[in-house]
Amino acid sequence: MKSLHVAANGGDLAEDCGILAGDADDTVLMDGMDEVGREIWLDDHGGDHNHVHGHEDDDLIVHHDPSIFYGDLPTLPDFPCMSSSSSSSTSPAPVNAIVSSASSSSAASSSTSSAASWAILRSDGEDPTPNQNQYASGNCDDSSGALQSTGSMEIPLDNSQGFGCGEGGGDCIDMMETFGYMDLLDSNEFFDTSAIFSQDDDTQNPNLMDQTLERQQDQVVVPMLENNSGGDMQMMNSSLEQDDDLATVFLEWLKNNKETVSAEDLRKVKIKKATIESAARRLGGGKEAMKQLLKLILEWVQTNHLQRRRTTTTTTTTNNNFSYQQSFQQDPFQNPNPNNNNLIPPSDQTCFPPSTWVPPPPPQQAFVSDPGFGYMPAPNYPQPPEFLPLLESPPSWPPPPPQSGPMPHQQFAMPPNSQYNQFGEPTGFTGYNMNPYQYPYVPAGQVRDQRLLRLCSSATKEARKKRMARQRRFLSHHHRHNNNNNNQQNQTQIGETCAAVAPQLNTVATTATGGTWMYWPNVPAVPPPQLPPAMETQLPTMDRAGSASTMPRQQVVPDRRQGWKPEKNLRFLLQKVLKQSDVGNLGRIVLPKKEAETHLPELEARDGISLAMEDIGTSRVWNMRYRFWPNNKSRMYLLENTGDFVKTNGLQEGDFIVIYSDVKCGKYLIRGVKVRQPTGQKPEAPPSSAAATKRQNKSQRNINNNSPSANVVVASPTSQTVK
DNA sequence: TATCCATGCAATAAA
DNA sequence: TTATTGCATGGATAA
Repeated sequence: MKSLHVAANGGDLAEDCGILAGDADDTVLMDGMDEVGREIWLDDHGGDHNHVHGHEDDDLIVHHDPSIFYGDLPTLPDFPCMSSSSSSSTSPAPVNAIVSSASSSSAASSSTSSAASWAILRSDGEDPTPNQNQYASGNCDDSSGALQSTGSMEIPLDNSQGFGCGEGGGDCIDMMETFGYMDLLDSNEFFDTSAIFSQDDDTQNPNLMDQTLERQQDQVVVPMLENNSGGDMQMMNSSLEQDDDLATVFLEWLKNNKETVSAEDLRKVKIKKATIESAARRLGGGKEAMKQLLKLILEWVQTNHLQRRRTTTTTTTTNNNFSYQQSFQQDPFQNPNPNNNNLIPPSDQTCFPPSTWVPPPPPQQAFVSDPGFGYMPAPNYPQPPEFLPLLESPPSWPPPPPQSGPMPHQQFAMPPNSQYNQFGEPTGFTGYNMNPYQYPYVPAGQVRDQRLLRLCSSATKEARKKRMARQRRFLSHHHRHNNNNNNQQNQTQIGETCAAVAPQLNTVATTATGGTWMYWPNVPAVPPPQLPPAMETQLPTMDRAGSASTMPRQQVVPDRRQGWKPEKNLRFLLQKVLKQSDVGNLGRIVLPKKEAETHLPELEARDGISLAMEDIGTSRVWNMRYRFWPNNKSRMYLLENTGDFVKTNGLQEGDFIVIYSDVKCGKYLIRGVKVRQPTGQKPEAPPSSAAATKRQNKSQRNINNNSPSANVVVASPTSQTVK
């Protein structure tokens, strides 16, 4: 079963950037991180927590199956929007991945503007449609997309239904994946049913709906295509409105489904113009393509959403609180080992195993107080409709009360490009208790409802304004930056497009490279050949500060043709060459500002958020804190509670850490990488003096900046060294 | 000139 | 007294 995930992520991104990812036969980045991530954190099953890997799944996670590191390098698929704006190949700029509330108007915003974007380089370069919301089935288990919680619209798709996927589902799945990127954004009203359903209440009344439909039929114009979003999010009504066929198709469908469809349903179905255009192109273009696309959309809505809605309605009728209940079941970060508050034992089961899902138990209360968490939102949430407008910028947690648990967190963040990636955001990870019998799984719609409880539309709009402002700044910066990178001019345009329209999202994912690591102080325009598996997609370079302002060549590693599953993807977020102060006893690592702001959750409070970082090398999960310090007019971002991690990995100055997010499951992963000399020389001893440190730093900066110096071969903590 | 960030160091907390 | 936290400074670099 495949899971169709209709992205509902960050609104402006989805609004502004096309989401179709990849050609139909290309692998697309399955970025259902938000939902999946939520599943992770909700994942309980006996107290284990946020280990995010598919349970008993053949989904290989890099560090669980080192063999994949040495397997054949999968063909890197094309990606629609992978250009790096800024970048030269040596400095792909991060696309903003503002995952938390955008309400922060602090210096981060200005800083964000400086964030160079990076994106995957689209090979064909044909489709300018930015591929920002590569939301798709973030299933941890392909076989059970039904369990994919989706903050947006991730609806399990059975290949046998809906789209008539044949065996293997190849093209069909691709198609679904394509559609899986359709955003359902409240601001992006492809299906604006307001013209049909004059008022919401009407939608609950079939008779009224009939009347409305009849009126609409007379009007011919396809109301769902009414454009009310304005700006660059204008829908395709210009073309579609002229198409009686489309109108007919839609109205026919509407009539056939008027018993079940509501305005509320349709209102949630929103697809961006770019998405539609891209999809239409992929369907061959022209009217027929549009028609086909429309049918597909409607079919999808009918086959999945409506069915799901009925199911959910039934469920929520008896238990309209269970989502909260489930959400608060267990703190995945609660450390069962009181002796090590920072270490989170990994779990074999990182994703909610679909096979174990059962209807949640009836609610006992609106929320569960988590002894470890200390506080829980106690919203009086309404019975959630199935699809609610999605908020692209989840709010941050309110200030938590004194934390009693071993792993307190004011905010818990999900990896970027997951619009629901903050645990502090009411998408599901709102707290946990330790009741192993309560299911953490939260149906997508209800999860979203939780989110909505905390966010009013005004807040959404406000957040959008801020994001748009950031985007503009970002674009401006990006523009300047790109001008300095001639060797990627052919990618710049796409990159700018992507960055401009959707700086919040990562557009790319890299494969996990759990086995071997290679540090490229300076990535040449053409990556050196003979890279170990998975390394082609991870060629991070260091900027002057040793951070990964230059992101690795972002590619969508998973390739179905190679037997790779997109769920295995890890998205490179940033890396940081450790300085003395990073590996000292302070237990904190200064993170590169640009990448932090781009790829890590946006921080509203200086206290930051807790981030569970799974050590790729050891599979241990460390509870770190991501925070910032005000610094002049800017911020300095830090990762705290890193002392044990550094010690465990034996990291020294000059080594570096790499932070990934699991595209599939939405967790963060960290890897400490010890730098080794390419020729097997002994590792250079850390500077014994401040002067030496400065010299080294300076040298390193020089290397990072300009010198196409020899690649530094590094070994993973597992002592795997690659030349 | 602006920005980033490494790190010094003062303030505070904990042992 | 030691450890931790958090701010401020200033060098390096980019714009």
